Amino acid sequence: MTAPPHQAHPAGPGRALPDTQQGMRRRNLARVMHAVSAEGPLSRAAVASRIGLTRAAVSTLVDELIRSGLLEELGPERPGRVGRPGSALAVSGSGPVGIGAEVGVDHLAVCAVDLRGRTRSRAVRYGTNRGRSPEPVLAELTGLVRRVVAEAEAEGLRPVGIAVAVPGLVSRDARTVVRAPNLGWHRADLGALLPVDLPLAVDNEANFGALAELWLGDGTPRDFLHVSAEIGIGAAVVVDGRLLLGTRGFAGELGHVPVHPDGPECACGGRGCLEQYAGEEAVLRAAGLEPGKDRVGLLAGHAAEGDEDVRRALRDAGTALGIALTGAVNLLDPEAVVLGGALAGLAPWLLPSLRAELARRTAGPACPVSVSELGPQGPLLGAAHSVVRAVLDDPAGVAERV
Amino acid sequence: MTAPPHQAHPAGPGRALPDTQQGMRRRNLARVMHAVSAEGPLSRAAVASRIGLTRAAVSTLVDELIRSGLLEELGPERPGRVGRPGSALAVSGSGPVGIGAEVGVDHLAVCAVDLRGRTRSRAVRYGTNRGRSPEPVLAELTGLVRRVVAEAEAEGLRPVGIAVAVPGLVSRDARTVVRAPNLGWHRADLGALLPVDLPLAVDNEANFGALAELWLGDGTPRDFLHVSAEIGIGAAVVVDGRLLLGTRGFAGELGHVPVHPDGPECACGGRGCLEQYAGEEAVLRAAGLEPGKDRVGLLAGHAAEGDEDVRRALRDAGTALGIALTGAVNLLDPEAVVLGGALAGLAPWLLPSLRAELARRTAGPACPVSVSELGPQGPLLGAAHSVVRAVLDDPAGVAERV
DNA sequence: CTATTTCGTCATGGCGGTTTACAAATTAGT
DNA sequence: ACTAATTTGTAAACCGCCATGACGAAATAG
Repeated sequence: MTAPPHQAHPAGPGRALPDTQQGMRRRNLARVMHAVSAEGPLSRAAVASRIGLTRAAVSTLVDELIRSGLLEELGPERPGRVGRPGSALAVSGSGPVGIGAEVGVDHLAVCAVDLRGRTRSRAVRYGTNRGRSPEPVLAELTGLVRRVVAEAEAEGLRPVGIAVAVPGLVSRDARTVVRAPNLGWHRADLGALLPVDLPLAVDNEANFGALAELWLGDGTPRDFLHVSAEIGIGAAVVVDGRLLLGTRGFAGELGHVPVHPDGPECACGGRGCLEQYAGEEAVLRAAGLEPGKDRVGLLAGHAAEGDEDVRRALRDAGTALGIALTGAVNLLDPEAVVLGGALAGLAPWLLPSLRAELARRTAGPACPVSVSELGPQGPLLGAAHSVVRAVLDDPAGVAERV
Repeated sequence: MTAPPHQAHPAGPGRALPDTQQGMRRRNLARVMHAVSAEGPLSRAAVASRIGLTRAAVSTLVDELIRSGLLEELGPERPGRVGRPGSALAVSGSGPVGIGAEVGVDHLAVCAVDLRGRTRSRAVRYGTNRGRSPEPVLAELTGLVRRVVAEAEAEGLRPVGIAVAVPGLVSRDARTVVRAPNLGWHRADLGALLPVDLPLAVDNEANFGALAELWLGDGTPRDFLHVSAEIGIGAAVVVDGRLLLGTRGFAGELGHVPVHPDGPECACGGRGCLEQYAGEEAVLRAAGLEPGKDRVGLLAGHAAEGDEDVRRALRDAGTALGIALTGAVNLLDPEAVVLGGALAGLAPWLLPSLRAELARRTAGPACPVSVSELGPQGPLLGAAHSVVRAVLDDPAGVAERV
């Protein structure tokens, strides 16, 4: 038996909650959590002024959150100003944790992240999953999850949900993988194959990577385009701090944006898609390398050593990315473009031509392109944090499913 | 003196309102208005079950809305089922009206729309505005607005806001036109030049056209891409019923998406932008026609008469649009693409090649492409309705500014 | 050592939706 | 036709939630 699924990407604090006094209370609990979580230790009075409620109201909210184990009282603040010092409140580091899991092409990983955003436990298993069927892979993953959950519980932490990042398309119910080309999977119901008694959410690793960037990235704006390259080339569009999913959940397929409409044929039926120029296979071929095990590492290695063929291949890929991104930037007017996932490691050789192409085709200042600091860790962290965010977004919801 | 601007595209019912009991009341008033507006005449009990409040609560909300003149009691419903029949409630047809105004390249138009969505008064003036400076044009527009407002007031209606659609880029404050190439305008402050004592909002006509499609279109989904062609080729992205604006408000610049990256140079600095293939000028040139007055009418006329050169030019434009839209559809996964504005009139000759290109480049079922029924009326109606929606979204806000 | 400032809490009150009860208006059944 | 059942709208009592105002506590300023 698995618990009911929770929303992978809830629409912010209390969007769909009923507009009754209880709903109001729930939203205000969420506001307190967000304020404390975002702005470090805060006194009740500070929270009150931040969120626009009175000190009295905040007091009762905080009491409730402390009783639920979501907030902690750190003790009196060091008094710098006149007046009675406040009592510092912090998000609990010993309460609920979110479990993040990742099915990579070459590894499995699981971690537990507490409300403060710290990773408290992790487990990794290396080894390719390409071509293996879902059952044994997920059985292994289940083992890792059990280990991490046990470790967390041993520390007194309480796992409240699990989110799984997979390199493929996920159906809207957020439980089943529809297609994962790099694994060779076709319809795998994680709800059934991952027998863990926790609310489960599943999503594309590109999406979780983008969310990690949003939540953890230093200076990442609320409107940006996140480009990664695990399955082909996936982009994730974040608008006003929310992930754009698309009607069928397929948004962000940058890999099949036409770059040279009369170019080589693509598996999608089109011609000259970005993937034909900047996809893993294409770049390896252009660089004259054999597709081996660690494909990205291979490219980065040769490029770093000064292999001119590889560098040219990456330059050309950057140009193609620049063309595709010009279209995307024109359409969406994001505040930034962030290169994440595998692309982050190749950024030094991709960026110059990419930026040049983007600048050349843009009237006025071009959209800034930056590189994710999270790199390949993004998806796993994003998954774990999505559970944590769900708690911050609706603290009452967690407290009630004890 | 003009009144303070109101938000052109508020983020739905009660997004930013404070989460206090008064805010709750306001949001619930909005919910009642939305329910009645969307689902025709409804009894109090029906509203209650729709929005999840009790009949008693809805009663008091309805009382307040009736007192404010926003709702009307139509009398007892025809009893079909067992039980006491309810008293039908409808949105008031004699209360507030929204004023929509449009500065077109070849005309000015103003209309008043009541809460039921019916146009109650209108005024149009034909004649080109290309090259005229903002002052005389807006003076004329002001005259039209005054006439429509006077007519509405004579009928006992009360104008509560005005929204202006302009063929150009608008700054985020929603009052000033930054650039309108087809008019030759450069920084025009409508707040100052349109001295009407009503809350004012200004936006791109492509955006208002898309909103009209969203609100008035028959069967238009909440996630779609609206393509029009007034200034170059503007697209508007609607996600979950909300317009995507972009960081600087420049989202939707489909015209400069690269189609053939090595194609002819474009004013934007790039090469082979969509505008070079499907823009007004480009199509006229390809068709061997002189840019005259009614450019779109000219094209449509020749195409209807069977002019093979014109038809080929439009076919090619459709293909280019198809390529650009393939990218957009891949990125956004919308439920539909809607051709509006001038493109609607040319649709018969654009659509076949456009659809073919889109289908060819899409794995699986292609995104459906439809044609707006509103056509050139879209922007004006969208503007007026945006004011009406603002009332539905926050009825208390209107009632208070008597 | 006193005045001032700020914090957290308590008691009171108002506001808003729920609950419960009831009259009114209709249909279904005999 | 008359009663039972059902549904609607409203009124009264109630409860939950936040605001208001007052107070003690704990710091700084003079």
